[in-house]
Amino acid sequence: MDLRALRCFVAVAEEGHFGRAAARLHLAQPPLSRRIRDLEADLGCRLFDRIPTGARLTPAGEVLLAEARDLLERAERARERVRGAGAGRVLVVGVAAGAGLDVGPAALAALRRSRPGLRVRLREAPVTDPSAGLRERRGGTWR
Amino acid sequence: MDLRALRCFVAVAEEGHFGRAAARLHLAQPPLSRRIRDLEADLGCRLFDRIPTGARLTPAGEVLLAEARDLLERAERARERVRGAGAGRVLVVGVAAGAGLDVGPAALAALRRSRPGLRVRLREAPVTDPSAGLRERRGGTWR
DNA sequence: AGACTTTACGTATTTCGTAAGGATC
DNA sequence: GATCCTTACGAAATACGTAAAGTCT
Repeated sequence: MDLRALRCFVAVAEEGHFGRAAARLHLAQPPLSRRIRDLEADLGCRLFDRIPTGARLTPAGEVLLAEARDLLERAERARERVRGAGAGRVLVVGVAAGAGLDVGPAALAALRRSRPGLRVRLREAPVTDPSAGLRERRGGTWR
Repeated sequence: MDLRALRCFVAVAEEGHFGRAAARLHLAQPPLSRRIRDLEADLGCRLFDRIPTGARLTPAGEVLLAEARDLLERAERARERVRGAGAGRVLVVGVAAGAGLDVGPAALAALRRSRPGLRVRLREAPVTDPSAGLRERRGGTWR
């Protein structure tokens, strides 16, 4: 059971229609249909009754709708809580005074990609002191 | 954020070691490392401090550990509730007449373990008709 | 016929495992 | 040197989109 599958399921349940749900998910209908089918196989019971005008929840589907909404909401809140707790670490980058803080955006992007969550701060520094006032690194930590 | 990623994260957090966590997940270390990396990128903050003996949770990681355990447990309970609501369904297994209903007990046990609540019924069937008398599927429903 | 979902199939993306690369003790 | 984790890269599995098929009103 996957959160993506649950998002698809909720969309179909709320729209009552595979086509509209697919559009809302920016997805084509066939992949959506397969996802629901796989979810049904995974759970071992059908979730929708396919009716001419679209799809209607089965009793099991009603149960899953409530559970799925709860799970998705909790997942989103968990994200925010973790992000809130993740503040605090800052990497100070010294930039030569003459460069005018024109550090390559590509370099910054690559750095953030390799160190997710890192907060980068720029600090101007004289060319004669590239350390920008930082101390030495000893024993694996900056002091 | 994906439940699979959370499972990987919990394994690493509990083992404190990427290698052991990978073994527990039946996965090689590099894919596990990438999953954690992607999860950190997704959440926007680091979850582990990589130390010589393995990995240690950051404060953000501690928060996520609690959230992830909660989410995974709720997801599992949601599964069972939905399956419970989906009861009333019976899987009929056709067995070749000559086999004397001596279907592998291990196979049945594995089936019931993977699909709790599923009702399995055995039906003897001639080898010439492996469908065991079941009808065709038309229009999305068995008749 | 009209509206809807499902199956078929070729393609693109993602994910995995093995091997090489750094880093720390 | 030993023990970790990470990056690189080729291969397998997965997911997607278009097109054709099937079902029901």
